[in-house]
Amino acid sequence: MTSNQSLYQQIREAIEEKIFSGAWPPGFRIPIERELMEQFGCSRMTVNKALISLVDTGFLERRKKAGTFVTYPSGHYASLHIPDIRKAVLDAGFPYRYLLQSIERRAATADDAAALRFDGPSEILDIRSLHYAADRCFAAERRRINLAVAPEAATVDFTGMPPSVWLLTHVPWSNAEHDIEAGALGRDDAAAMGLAEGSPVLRLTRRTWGAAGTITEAEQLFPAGELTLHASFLVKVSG
Amino acid sequence: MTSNQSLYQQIREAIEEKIFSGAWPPGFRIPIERELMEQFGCSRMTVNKALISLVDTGFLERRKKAGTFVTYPSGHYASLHIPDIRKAVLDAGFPYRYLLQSIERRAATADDAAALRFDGPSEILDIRSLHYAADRCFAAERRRINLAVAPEAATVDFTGMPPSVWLLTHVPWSNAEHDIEAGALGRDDAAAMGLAEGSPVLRLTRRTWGAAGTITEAEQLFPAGELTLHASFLVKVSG
DNA sequence: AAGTGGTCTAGACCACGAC
DNA sequence: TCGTGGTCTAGACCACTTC
Repeated sequence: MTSNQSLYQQIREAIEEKIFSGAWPPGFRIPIERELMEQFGCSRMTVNKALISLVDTGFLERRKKAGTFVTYPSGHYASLHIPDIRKAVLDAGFPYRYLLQSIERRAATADDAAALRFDGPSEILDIRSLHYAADRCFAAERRRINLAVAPEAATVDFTGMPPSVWLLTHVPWSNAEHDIEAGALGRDDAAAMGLAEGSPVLRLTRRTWGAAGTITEAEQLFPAGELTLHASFLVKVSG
Repeated sequence: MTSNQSLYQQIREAIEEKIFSGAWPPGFRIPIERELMEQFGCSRMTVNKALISLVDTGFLERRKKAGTFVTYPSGHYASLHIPDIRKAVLDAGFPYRYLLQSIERRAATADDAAALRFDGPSEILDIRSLHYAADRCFAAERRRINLAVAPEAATVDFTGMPPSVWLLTHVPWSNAEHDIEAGALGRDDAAAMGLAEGSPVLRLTRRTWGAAGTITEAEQLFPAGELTLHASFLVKVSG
């Protein structure tokens, strides 16, 4: 029945079954690689591939000399999907519209440096924009771009293209951090978005890093009900 | 430079450097395994291990016959830390207190079944509780437990122990889903938490699954400012 | 000291899918 | 068709860590 699966995936699932059924409870020490290799009639590397994949998804923990153990479930980490705003609007079945509010080029203030986690003098671009789903404001965005790392950004026309789109396709990056919290709309943001002051919003702050340092920091405000972030525990299985 | 890193990690980083520096831009077809194997003077499996690891984190995409390509970033996934409430309170430097508000055992209503994504008649446990940081309400929690899957829960005394703690240690589970959104406090919740109706909150809904079906669904409400979720370790997704 | 995982080799055959 | 990745073998030596 599992004939079209690779051998190491079959091994992986056999072990998963033991774990999920409770036969191998948290803390249980599972058989050593050389035993599993006999049990499944395959080479050690194949067993190893299955075990490594279970370590990657957090179900097993390995310690030299001690053995391989079923982890105590904590649910501490989950794979969070961070949607592209335009895509999220279109997926919800609304036409997407983007509006540039303001753009300013300036020497970085202390606030800017703190937001970008970037020391030393530098120029930044400060961009404020709104994203609409039909005629409803879906998100307000304030973005700082570090011109020391992405100088070409200064030459781009952001009236028709959201900065995120340009950045994704023109600046190589390697890592990002996100903070997610609830908040209340301040007066200026409320006015810009056409909502009541104090309205609840989801605030998503993202910092994106490249080899040369922080590239950009973006704060996005989503009115309550517009966006639901979704995270699932199971990450992609390798292979 | 002879580093203390494994060979495949060195290969991985060498390729990452090409990608992050922009030398190998999105869409670029990287050398085939047999070429890289000569280039790095190692066996094909070692190159393969490095490439697979880059595929897992979303930086590369592989197509048979066509080759291995640098992905175009679109949305992305991040590793989200989901804190244990008690730990979050203690980490913030406050004493933690848990208060059971109500507990009810009943036949599952249509609402319950929908929340648990569980068909068929079943009994559930409906538990409402509050979590305090010192004398401030840190979170309100409403939890449903599927007694068809976790019947032992009916016999547990939850006055002194939050249900999450008991569940984590007594019921094997394999998967969890989280929804994160902003909302406004309803009247009942506001009264229970000692806050104004309409106050902004972060709503975290979690469904936990085991082999036999959904075990529990929990909705946690955090007043704005109490909790910031943090996600990092980027995984790109091509699209 | 010895058990266990971590890594690596130098091949091999197969399957998919772009051409 | 045949280039490319996907997987697997049957060994090997090393490093770490607990015993």
